[in-house]
Amino acid sequence: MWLSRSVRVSLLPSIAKFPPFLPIHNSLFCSHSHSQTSLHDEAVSQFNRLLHQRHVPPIFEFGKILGFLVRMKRYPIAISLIKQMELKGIPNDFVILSLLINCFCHLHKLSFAFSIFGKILKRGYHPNAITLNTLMRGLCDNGEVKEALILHDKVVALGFRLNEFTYGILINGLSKIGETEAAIKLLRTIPGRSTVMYNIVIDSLLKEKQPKEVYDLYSEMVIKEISPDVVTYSTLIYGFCLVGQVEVAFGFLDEMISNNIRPDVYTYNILIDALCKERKLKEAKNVLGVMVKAYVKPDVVSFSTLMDGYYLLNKVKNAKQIFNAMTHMGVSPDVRTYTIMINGLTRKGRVNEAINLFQEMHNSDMVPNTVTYNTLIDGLCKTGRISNAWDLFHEMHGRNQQADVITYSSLMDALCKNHHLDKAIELLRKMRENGVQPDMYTVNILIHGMCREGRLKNAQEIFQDLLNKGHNPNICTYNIMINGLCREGLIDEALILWSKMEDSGCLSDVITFEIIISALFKKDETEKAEKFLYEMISRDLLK
DNA sequence: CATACTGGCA
Repeated sequence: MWLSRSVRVSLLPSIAKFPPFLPIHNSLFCSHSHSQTSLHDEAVSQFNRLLHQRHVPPIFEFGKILGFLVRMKRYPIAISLIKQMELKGIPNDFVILSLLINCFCHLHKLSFAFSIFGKILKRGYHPNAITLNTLMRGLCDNGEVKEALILHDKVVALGFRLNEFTYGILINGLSKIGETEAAIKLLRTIPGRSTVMYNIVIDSLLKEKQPKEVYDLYSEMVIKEISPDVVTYSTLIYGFCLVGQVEVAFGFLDEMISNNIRPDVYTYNILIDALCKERKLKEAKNVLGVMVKAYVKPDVVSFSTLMDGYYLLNKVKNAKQIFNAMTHMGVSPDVRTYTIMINGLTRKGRVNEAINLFQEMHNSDMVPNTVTYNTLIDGLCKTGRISNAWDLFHEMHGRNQQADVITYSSLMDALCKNHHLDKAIELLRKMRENGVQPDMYTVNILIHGMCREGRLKNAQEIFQDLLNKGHNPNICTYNIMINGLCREGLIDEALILWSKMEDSGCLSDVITFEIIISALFKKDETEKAEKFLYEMISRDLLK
C-alpha cells in the first residue's frame, strides 16, 4: 500500500535506483559555519571599544551590537553590557530599554522587565507594539497567559496600537496551555488572520487528538484564501499520523504537491518517522534518497529517526551502519542520536556497547541529558547492574542534569525487584524532597513491590489514597491490585475490584483476564473461569 | 539599534 501510494503521488519516483547510502557531494551542501563563540567575543570587544572612545559614539551604535547579542540569545551578557553603559554615564534610550525588557523576559525575570517598563512610562516614552509584544510574550512564556490577555485589553483600552505579531503571540500562548478552544475563538475575531495563526491551532488540535475541527479550519483557510504553506502541510501530515489516520495524512501530501508546495527537511523527516513507526523501513530509507534527489539535505533528525526505526525492527547492524556513516556525510550525531543508540543497544542486551558509546560522548565533550541518563540507568537496572546505575545517578547532579520522575522510578523499580522495598519508599521521600512529583508509573511500581513482598495492606492503603485524592488509577494499577488480591487467595475481593474498575470506565485488557482466569482455575472454580474466558473471547482480546 | 508566532527524532 505504501509503495503504490507513494509512487502515485510521485514523491518516490525512482525508488529502486537509490543506493542504501547517499550520494551526497560535499560541494552540494557545503556549509560555512563560523564559531558562535568567537562571533560573540568579537561583539563584546567591539562594544568595549565603543565604551572607551574619547567621544561618546551615537547610541544606536551600541544598540546594533546589543541587538546582535540578543539575536544570539546571549541575554545575561547583553544585560551586563547595558549596565556598563549606565556606569559610564551613557544615557540609554527607548530602544535599549526595550532590548533590556526582552532580555529579562527571556530569563523569566518578569518583575525586572516590568520595572523597566515603568521606567519607560516615567520617562514619557510611548510604548509601541514591539515593547508590548515583548512583554506579552514574556508573560505567555511564563505560563501567565491570562495576564497577557489582561495586558492586551488594558493597552487597547488606552489606545495603544498593536500589530499582527501580537495575536500570533496570544494564540500561541493560549494553545500551549491547552486552551485551544479559546485560541480558535480569538483567531476568528482577527480580520487579518494569517497562515501562521492557523498553523498554531491546527497543531494543537491534532496533538489533543481532535482531528474533526481541523477539517473545518483547513476548509476555512481555503475559502478565505489564506494559503496553507509547507508548515501547514507538515503539521497536517504529522498530526493525522499521530491520530492514526495515515491515509488522510498522505492525502495531504498529495494536496501539498499538487499545490506546488515543496516538502522541506521537516516534511521528509515526518514521513520517514511515520514509515518507521509502521515498520516500513525500506520505504523510509527510500524517502531519504528522494530528498537528496530534491536537493534537501538530510539532517541529524533524518538519520536519527531512521536509526530508531531500525532498532524497532531489531536491526542493530543497520542502525550502527547509519550511525557510523552519517559523519562521513557531513552530519554529526547529537545527544539524541547517541540516546537512540544507547536505548537500542540496551534493549538488545548489549549494555557494554551502550556504555562505550556513553563514554564516547564524554570524550567528545557532549553532555548527556536527563533522557540519556534515564535510558542507561534503566538499562543497567534491568540487567542487574544496580551499583553502576547509582553511580550514574550521582554523576547526573555533577553534570547539571536534573533527575526526573523517570530516573527515580527506574531506581525504585530496581530496589523493589531486589527486595529493598523500604529503600524504595525512602527514595520516594527523597524525590518529593527534591521537588519531583511521583506519577502513576511510580505509584504502580510501589504497589507492585508491596504486593510482591506480601504487604497487601500497604498496597491497599496507597491505592485507597489514590482514589481519595481523585486520581484515576490506570489499567496497570488495577491489574497489579487484582493480582495482589488473587495471590493472597482473596478472589472475591479481586472480583469486586474488577467490577469497580469496569464501572469506572477502565476496561480490562488481556492481562486482567489472564490474572483472573488463572486464579479461578487454581481455586478449582472452573465454571467461573470459563465464564471469564468466554467474556475475553467475546471482547476479541485473544489476539 | 528593539518585538517576531508555527512543523520533525530519544
